[in-house]
Amino acid sequence: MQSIADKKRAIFEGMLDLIKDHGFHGASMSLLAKNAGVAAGTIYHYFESKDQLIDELYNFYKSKVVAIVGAAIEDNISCKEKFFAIWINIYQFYTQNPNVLIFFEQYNNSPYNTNRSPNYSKSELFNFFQEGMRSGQIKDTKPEVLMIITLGSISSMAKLKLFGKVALDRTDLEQVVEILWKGIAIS
Amino acid sequence: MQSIADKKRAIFEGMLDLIKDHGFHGASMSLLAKNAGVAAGTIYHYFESKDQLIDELYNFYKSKVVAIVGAAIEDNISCKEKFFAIWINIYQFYTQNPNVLIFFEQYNNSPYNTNRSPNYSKSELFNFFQEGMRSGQIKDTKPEVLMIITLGSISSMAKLKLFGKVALDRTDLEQVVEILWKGIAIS
Amino acid sequence: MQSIADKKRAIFEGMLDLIKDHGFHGASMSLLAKNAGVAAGTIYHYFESKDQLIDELYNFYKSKVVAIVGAAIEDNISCKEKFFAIWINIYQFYTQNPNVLIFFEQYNNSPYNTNRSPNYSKSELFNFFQEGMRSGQIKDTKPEVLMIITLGSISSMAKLKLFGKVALDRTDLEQVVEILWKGIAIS
Amino acid sequence: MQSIADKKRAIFEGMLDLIKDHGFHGASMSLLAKNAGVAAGTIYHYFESKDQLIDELYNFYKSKVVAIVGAAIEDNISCKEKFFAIWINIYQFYTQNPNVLIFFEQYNNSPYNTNRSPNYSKSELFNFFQEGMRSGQIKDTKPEVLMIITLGSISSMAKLKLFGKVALDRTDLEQVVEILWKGIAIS
DNA sequence: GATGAATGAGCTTTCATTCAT
DNA sequence: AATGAATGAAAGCTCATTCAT
Repeated sequence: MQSIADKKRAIFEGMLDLIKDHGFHGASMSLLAKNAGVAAGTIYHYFESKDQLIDELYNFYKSKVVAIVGAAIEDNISCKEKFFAIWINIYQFYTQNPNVLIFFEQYNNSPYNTNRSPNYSKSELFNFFQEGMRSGQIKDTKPEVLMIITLGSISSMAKLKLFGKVALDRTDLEQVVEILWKGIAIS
Repeated sequence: MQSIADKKRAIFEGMLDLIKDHGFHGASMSLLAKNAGVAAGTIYHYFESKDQLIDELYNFYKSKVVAIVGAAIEDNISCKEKFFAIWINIYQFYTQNPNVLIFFEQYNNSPYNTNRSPNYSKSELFNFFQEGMRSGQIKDTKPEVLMIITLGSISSMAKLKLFGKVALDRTDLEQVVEILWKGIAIS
Repeated sequence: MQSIADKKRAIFEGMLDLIKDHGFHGASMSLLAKNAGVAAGTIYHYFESKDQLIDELYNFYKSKVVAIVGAAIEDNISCKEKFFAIWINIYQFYTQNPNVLIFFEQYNNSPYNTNRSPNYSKSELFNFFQEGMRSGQIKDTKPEVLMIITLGSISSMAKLKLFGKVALDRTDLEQVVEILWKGIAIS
Repeated sequence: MQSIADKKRAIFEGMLDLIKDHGFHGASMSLLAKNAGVAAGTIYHYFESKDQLIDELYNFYKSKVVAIVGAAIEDNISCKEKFFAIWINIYQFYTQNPNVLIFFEQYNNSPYNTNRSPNYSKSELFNFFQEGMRSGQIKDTKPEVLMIITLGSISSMAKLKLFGKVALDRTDLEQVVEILWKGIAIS
């Protein structure tokens, strides 16, 4: 017997799989029903519409990334170490959950993403960079810029790892984070 | 009176507009017909299918970006200047052609993009980075990594400019390119 | 309330009607939907495609004709009587189901009929003629030839009855079967 | 330089080919244009519409069959010999022009054939049978019946020859005609 | 709560036909 | 006379969503 949470999770993961294999376009509700092991109508007990399902899906996994950032920041480590932890941990999350990465990338650039200009300043990552500038460890820059450069580099590297023919090892990753840190830190 | 090239261009631009507003999914052939000012059937004189149209669209604009890189590399300027030229010029192309940027982002993460792991090493940008390493101006790194970090940062910044609530001026851009250059160059 | 079998039957009969009136070409799925009293999409719950629907339709009615042959052959009657029973009973089936006859004729000569050279020798009619030759009642001939001559004469006469301006009565039919029997039987 | 007749002939033959390979349905005007080596619009200089083209095509080849019958009847030979000549000559025409046979079969059972109940009594074949009865050589039967039995057997045998896996030689044919003649003749 | 048959608007694509050149 | 680009209605089919069971 499945709990409600189990069924929602089955639907979430079925959708993620479908989007990876067939894209947003090809991820139809009837295919999802088959993939998640429920009837088509059942999905509508848990979600109002396909749009709402996708939005919830996005928020669900987005919050996991936010949690990774939060955990790194709260650690009692140096600013540089925090930056490294954020980068590496999100990278690992993406490479361990490729479906999520692919979904994020499609979502961000789709019309589902009605909020293309999020309020960056409310995020913990924003605060992290701002704090780094205040404490003189990071160059004075617009925090939004550092945010998207950082997050963008993580996604790019994860995609290179997942789909590229290039072999990436721990050294390559650290090199990239070094490059970024060297660029943004006050030496 | 329109020439054949004009009609193809009208279809290309109509499709670009549609994808921006409605996404791949919502960019239907009948909407395209209306948008491009032709009959539905006419589109099929110029393109075999929707898929083929989208592929041609991609190749058409991709070649423009490739040309920008090529022009910068052939200039008789320093390695650093070339890097700056590449970055700024592509950035300008994207901000002046937001439709193209949005289309690229959607295409890259869609099932249309059957070639998720392109042969990076055949590109001029790859050669540029490789040459920079050989001549001792750029740190020894996997060129693929530098490529996607560079290209990713351009797209991210262009999207921030286009959709973000943040005002970006020339200084902000140069700051970003400086960050990258400082990270990858041998000082 | 209709059962599944009822709905499939409604679709079958709607298609038969349509093909009679408009031919294969004019028997569109949307017309069929209207004719069968279902929505267009519903048809695709029961049949994978128009092609598959037509194939099933063919097999469904073909098996009825096969059953008529089988019943006549299993009867404990003489060879001549069997021949007469087969001829008359199929003839009656066709004249009572003109839609089926017209459909058969169109199907047989259309590209749907991928099997223009069926394996005659596996049919009961083939065995009937072969047995007749072995027992010395029917002239030594290629059984395939007798089959198509027999079946062809039935269809032709049924069409003459249905569409011809000629009135055909029981005597006319028996005359035709006599002609055939006299030709093929050993006197 | 092609004459008008040449171009019409090219269109006729192109259509025949197309119908053989793709059926009525798949024989589109644009395919025909390619197949006949003319522009789509050109076909409409020679024929008012697709329907009219198909009707002309039918009448053109129908008249050839009528001519075969006429030639046999006018020969100074016996009634039986005439019957044999008609049968064999039409059979040969069909086996030498399989496209025409396939076209006839499709046409006859399609909605193009608006005249499903032709006025048999005006045909020379009708007269031939009627004359045979009057002169006491053929059993008293409805001539229409003899006509369709005869013509039907020719088509059937030609199709068996063309598509069947059965090898048919001269003896097999003569056997069939014998069967028919034995059935209809007064012995 | 769960089902899946049913819906019908909308999708991509084709086609007979037209008409400016 | 000949062309073939252009048309737009209509084709086969899919899909998010509903609802009687």
